[in-house]
Amino acid sequence: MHSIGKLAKKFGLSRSTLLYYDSIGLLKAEKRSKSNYRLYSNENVIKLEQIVAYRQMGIALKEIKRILLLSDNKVTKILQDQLIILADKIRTLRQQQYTIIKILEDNVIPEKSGLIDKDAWISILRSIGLDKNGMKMWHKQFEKTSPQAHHDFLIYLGMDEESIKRIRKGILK
Amino acid sequence: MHSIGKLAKKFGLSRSTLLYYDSIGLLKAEKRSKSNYRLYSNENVIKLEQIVAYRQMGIALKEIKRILLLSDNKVTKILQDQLIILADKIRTLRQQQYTIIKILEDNVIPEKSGLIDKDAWISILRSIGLDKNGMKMWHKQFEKTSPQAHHDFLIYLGMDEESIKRIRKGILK
DNA sequence: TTGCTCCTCACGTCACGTGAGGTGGC
DNA sequence: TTGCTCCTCACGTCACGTGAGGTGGC
Repeated sequence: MHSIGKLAKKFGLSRSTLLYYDSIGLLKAEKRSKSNYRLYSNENVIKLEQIVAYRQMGIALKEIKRILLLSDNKVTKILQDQLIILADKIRTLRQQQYTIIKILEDNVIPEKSGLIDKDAWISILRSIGLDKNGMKMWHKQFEKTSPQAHHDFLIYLGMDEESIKRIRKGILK
Repeated sequence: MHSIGKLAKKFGLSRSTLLYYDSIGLLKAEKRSKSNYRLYSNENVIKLEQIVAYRQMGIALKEIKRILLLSDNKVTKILQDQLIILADKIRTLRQQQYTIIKILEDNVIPEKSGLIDKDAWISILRSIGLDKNGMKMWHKQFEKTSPQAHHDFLIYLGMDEESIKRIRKGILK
């Protein structure tokens, strides 16, 4: 039997999280002590492990509550759906990134002391997690959605037509 | 001068959205008619255009309220920060996807009539937006984070060692 | 008179965090 | 007695959506 504080620490959760799970009926303590403290059983611990696991998959608590009652093959279906939901969210965020990038491009200035110079721009792209391969992907997307803007942008970066050709070709193949 | 309904339709927003923006002081109607209807001016329209644009970048309304008072170069800084915030969110979602994929793998069965067969699996990956190039990326990530599991997974898919070698090599170079 | 648009509360959503005020255990 | 853990409300967060009940305009 664990108290709420011990259980929280064991799982790296806050006590208010467990109080909340209790309040919505997701995880009720097995019993109470004579002084009304919550007492969590080993079964409670196992259930919490599952809850935490599903949370790691970005599944809503209401859904988790239902899932815990289902058979494995039904859960499989739900996880597949969740993959798609996550993909949609990622698409939305990617779209927001592109929107911002398009605005920032206008502030990239090749030689002069503009708001952003080429090196700064590269380091920005790097900082959002675009490594060598990610940049490739990014150029590819850019080329696909707006090839003319992509071309103009590479010129902004101070590249000569020869290098630009190489990049655009490398992307397309 | 536009009424709240007209303005909402013009921007594809709901009326309650505009009411909300009014209530938080983000966009107050310039004046009221004698019957207390909100009347939006052309300046209001321009401001709303900006609000909508920033919203498209995933920026919080509170932040938008501040941004509208700033000079361009300060906004540039904020947009760069926003890029990173978005990248963090994407990373979180990607992580959740990998967590799910690792669970689902256990249900992929090569020849027998398992929960998921190879073709179903491919179509799942396709449905979450992984096209030819995306799958390459996915294999790459997989190979990077857990090469052994990647190898095992390809065997699950019923591939022979020769093909597996090719895939893994292609990813690494 | 009938519809339509508008108005102002006020509550619900999601997953908690943060007090406030009070009580039991070592 | 002092700290510590625990308890139960209750309000705040984010960006609205959804009534409820009422009033002006064509």
